[in-house]
Amino acid sequence: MEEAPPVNNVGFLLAKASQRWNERLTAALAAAGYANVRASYGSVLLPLWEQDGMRMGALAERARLSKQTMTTLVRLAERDGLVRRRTDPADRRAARVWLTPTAVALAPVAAAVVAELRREVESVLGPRATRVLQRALLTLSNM
Amino acid sequence: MEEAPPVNNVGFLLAKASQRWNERLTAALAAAGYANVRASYGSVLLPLWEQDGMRMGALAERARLSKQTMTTLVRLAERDGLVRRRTDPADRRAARVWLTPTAVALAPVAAAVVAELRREVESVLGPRATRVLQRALLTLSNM
DNA sequence: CCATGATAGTACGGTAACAGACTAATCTTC
DNA sequence: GAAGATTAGTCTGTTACCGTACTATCATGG
Repeated sequence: MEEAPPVNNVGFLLAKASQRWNERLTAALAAAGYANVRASYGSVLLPLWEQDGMRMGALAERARLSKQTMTTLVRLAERDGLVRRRTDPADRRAARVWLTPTAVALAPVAAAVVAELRREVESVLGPRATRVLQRALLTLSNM
Repeated sequence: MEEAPPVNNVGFLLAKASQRWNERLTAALAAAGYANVRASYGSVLLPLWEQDGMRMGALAERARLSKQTMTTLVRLAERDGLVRRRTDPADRRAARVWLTPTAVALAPVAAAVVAELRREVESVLGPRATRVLQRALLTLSNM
């Protein structure tokens, strides 16, 4: 019996590689004791770790996601105890998002987990190809 | 006022590059007169163009998708007039998926569109980086 | 043959993303 | 200071993916 030859085009590989990265990231966070932290929460947490209390719209722009998507992401992250939303008293249309202590404690853990994943990638691809990959993805994502 | 520095890690870039590729693919297909063909249908159509009448499970395996996902993809592709499902008379549990004439006619168009996209990528990254990218993605997707 | 187990596919519910339409609040302009 | 325009965010519905649980059919041992 034959194995079917794998599909091979760039679009397919991009999708699968992205999927695989997220799976591994989620698994590593779970192994580090944060089973309720999903890869997608990075789009909320990374900006907030730099500057807490950002608005929904600023978060969305930063992560290049639509505001609708950010609405649901923040809802889930809040449900999982990582952030809280509060209306900005200075502009009552706006909602500001604040990290919980759990999320603050997570920051160094997440950094270590991502660094380790990155190292794994580098050890498989080699440093040169990893650099090329990074630059290529940056270019493609802005194409 | 400052532009926020873009997020930069490999996982994020993989997601965005994948997203961007799919957007461009969908747009190019629409421009070629196939506005109802989504990028995701590739997972159904590519295998069938090689061998028509495959089973749901074989399609799923080939595209590395779950059978549930294939069920919904085929439902949508059928709604959009690209495939038909028929129960296999030899094994009435199984469903075989058949291309419509529209989908058969699409094959060379899709090949041209993908080739053009691929050329665009190559012209931006250069042939060397494109090759490195391709190999790197293949490796990552199997990690 | 028929009970029992294996296989093919679907149903349901959840996460992750978008577009389009909407509400509420703020700003602008007269 | 109120009418109109803009802005911030949410609601609804769709696509795209998964895991778990289920149904229907087939295969096999006794």
